[in-house]
Amino acid sequence: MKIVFMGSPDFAVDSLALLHNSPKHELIAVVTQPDRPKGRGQKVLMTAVKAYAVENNLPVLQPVKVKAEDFMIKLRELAPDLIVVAAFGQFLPKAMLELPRYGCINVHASLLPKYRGAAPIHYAILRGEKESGVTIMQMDVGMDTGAMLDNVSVPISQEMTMGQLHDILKIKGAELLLEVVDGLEAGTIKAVAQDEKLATYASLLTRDMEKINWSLSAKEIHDQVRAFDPFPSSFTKLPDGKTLKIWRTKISNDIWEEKSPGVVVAIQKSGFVVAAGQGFLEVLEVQPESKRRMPASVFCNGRGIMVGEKLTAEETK
RNA sequence: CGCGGGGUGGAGCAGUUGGUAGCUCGUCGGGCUCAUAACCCGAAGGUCGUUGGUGCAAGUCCAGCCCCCGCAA
Repeated sequence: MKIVFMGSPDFAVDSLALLHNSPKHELIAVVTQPDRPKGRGQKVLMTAVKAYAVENNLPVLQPVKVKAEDFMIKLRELAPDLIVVAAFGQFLPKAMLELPRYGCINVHASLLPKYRGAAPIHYAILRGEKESGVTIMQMDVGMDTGAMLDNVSVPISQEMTMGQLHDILKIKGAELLLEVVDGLEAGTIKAVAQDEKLATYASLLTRDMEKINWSLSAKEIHDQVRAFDPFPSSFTKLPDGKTLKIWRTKISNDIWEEKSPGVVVAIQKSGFVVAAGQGFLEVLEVQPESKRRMPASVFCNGRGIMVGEKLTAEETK
């Protein structure tokens, strides 16, 4: 099958790689987002997908907008049998969806119809889900609303981080993708419409969501911390106004004197304990401004934090 | 050339208006204890990122370079 692949971040690379290594399929083009100035120092970086494509001598296309007419012309010339999309970052117009014989299929990191949208992996953990997965769907004009072709589920443990789930799903997703592509060709795949009544959305994450609201329950905060590890991270503010990222926590089994949310109630060997709106949270790993991640116990040794101090989301100024 | 914060004994930090270095933890030895990750006593361990400069004298001032990190994108 002649395939055009569209994707950008690391999540998409495994899918691309499996298709690339499959003798049954021919990758006739890899489409990814243009190189853009990114990160500290505004260095121009390429996407993970482009890096893979370049390394493997695959033809790369980087349209600013796939909707642009010249790109459509280019695509018609390529005449793909199928377009595979994985975390690409642009919407495809109707004409493009209908261009390939088998249409366009998408690798989505959730069990649709739950968590349609941009940040499905984050949301699965943020909402304390016990399982998530990957769904391969036939794309239509809506956002992740197309008919489902197949899916695979994976359990989420109480301690699993977004990064860990991401790494599992990108591999599971790639494997499933290959099965689906083969199935499409063999005609053994049956599309199933999504139940609109069950649909939920994983909207884009905002800076505001990264602040820890200590009046939530210890469980909710714990889930948030896991959901934002390693990106974009959860943070709180120290009494001096400095930012402290919280990387790893544990819901405390011990009973402490009730304090208002955000107050440090104890310093332990493993770190420090903070009062939440409901329950207590042991903070195990943190990252002060300008520093790397460090065990909370190490943070306590150096800069230190004292019982009675209050953590807050407010900017102290 | 987007903004900014850092690089001090194994780890994390402090170090005042420049006068050769301190704290918490760890490590090693000893003691206490039924016992201990707890407590007590003692010890080892630092060319203060790097190069050069100005001083009688620099971790502490100036310049360049290397590395790390936060924000913003």
